[in-house]
Amino acid sequence: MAQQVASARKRVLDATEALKEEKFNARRLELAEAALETLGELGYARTSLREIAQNSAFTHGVFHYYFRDKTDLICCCVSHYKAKCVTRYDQVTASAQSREELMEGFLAKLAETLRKEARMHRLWYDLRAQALFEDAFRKDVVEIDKSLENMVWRIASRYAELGGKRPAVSAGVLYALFDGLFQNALLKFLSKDDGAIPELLEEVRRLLPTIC
Amino acid sequence: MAQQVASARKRVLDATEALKEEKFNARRLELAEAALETLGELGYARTSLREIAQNSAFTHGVFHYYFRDKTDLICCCVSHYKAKCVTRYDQVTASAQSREELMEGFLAKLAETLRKEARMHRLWYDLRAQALFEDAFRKDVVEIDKSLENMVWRIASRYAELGGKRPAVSAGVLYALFDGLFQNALLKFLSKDDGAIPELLEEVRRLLPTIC
DNA sequence: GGAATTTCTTGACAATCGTCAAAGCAAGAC
DNA sequence: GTCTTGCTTTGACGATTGTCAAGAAATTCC
Repeated sequence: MAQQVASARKRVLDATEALKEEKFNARRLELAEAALETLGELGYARTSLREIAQNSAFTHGVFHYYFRDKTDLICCCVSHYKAKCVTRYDQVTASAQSREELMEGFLAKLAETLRKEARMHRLWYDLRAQALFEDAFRKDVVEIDKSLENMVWRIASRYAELGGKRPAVSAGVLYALFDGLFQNALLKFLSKDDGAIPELLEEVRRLLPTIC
Repeated sequence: MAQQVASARKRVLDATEALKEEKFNARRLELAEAALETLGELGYARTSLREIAQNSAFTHGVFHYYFRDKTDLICCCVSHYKAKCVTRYDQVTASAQSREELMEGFLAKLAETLRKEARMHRLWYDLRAQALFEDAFRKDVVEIDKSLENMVWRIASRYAELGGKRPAVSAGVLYALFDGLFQNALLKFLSKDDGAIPELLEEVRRLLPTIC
């Protein structure tokens, strides 16, 4: 009887504990989301915690309450960004009934993400470069890289499948190719080169059928 | 007569002027070379002028005498780095008499540069990412990117030529592909992944003949 | 409703940043 | 020789950085 009471109390404690943690994590994500705004605008090198705080509804102290240090915050940002990123093309892949439909859906999404989320993408390339210098970022970056590779692979293999074929290259090669093309297009796009997006689309439109 | 004397003096002045400038530029390159050491070690975000000076034989004031500001220094570093970079494979390309010889020469150089100059390469990726945020870097970065694309193209088209073929893809696609692969391998290499180099070589060895 | 705990604000800290100016130094011009 | 000129060192400046601690405010608990 006394044991039952004790274990019940323990369960309640655990539950509230879990609730606390959930709330804590939710707040972290809120802060990370706010931080991403400034990071996308200024880049890793020029972003300070105070600047992040000023461009948000929070004070700079809050960030130190929820994050061990600056690196911890950035890592959280990167991880959070990832989750939104990797499912971007899944609906297109799932709903497309023909090669043409998949191709057009993919290209449309590609153009949209490049146009509307250029800042997030340049932040990603920035942080990936930082991972070349700082161990702390490496684990998350490698993980995201892998997720993106899988994302590209899902599109490509589905595209091949719709044509009764199989991709002619490995997932790694395919990702390297698309990542390189996208990175290049991003730089051109940010340089106000209006041809950036059309040229990328044209390139992909020509390339994909020859590989898959 | 007086005119002749005047013009002679002018010529001398011009000559010494040009000499001064040449000396000035030589010094700039010396400083840039020294700066590249620290930049390659720490990355753009963590490198200050004082740190650069401390890791070199110069005082921090000298850098301000030879460079307008930090950006000017970095730009000079990038440009200088480029010159050393883009001719890396030219000898291999010129001397190879067969596809096999070119392939092996290329792969050997590729492995060597990844192993020995990993720091310079990660700096390049870092600075290219910075160009996504800062206009000042963009011009130089785009130029280097183009040079690297041409470099890759020279190798590939020569390789194809030796087989009586032509590359199946454009220079831009080819560069995107190799750049993506290299970048990925670099991250793995810096993460102490011993498989990074062999896997890159294997990938390229398999890939190149199918494209060119 | 009061006590305890969590969350947030604020201000201060030591360190470091880019920049600049004054003074010292060497070397070539005359 | 002196003098000018260009090169270098040094130290100081204001601003900004990450971090932390003390206390206010809000929330939760009994």
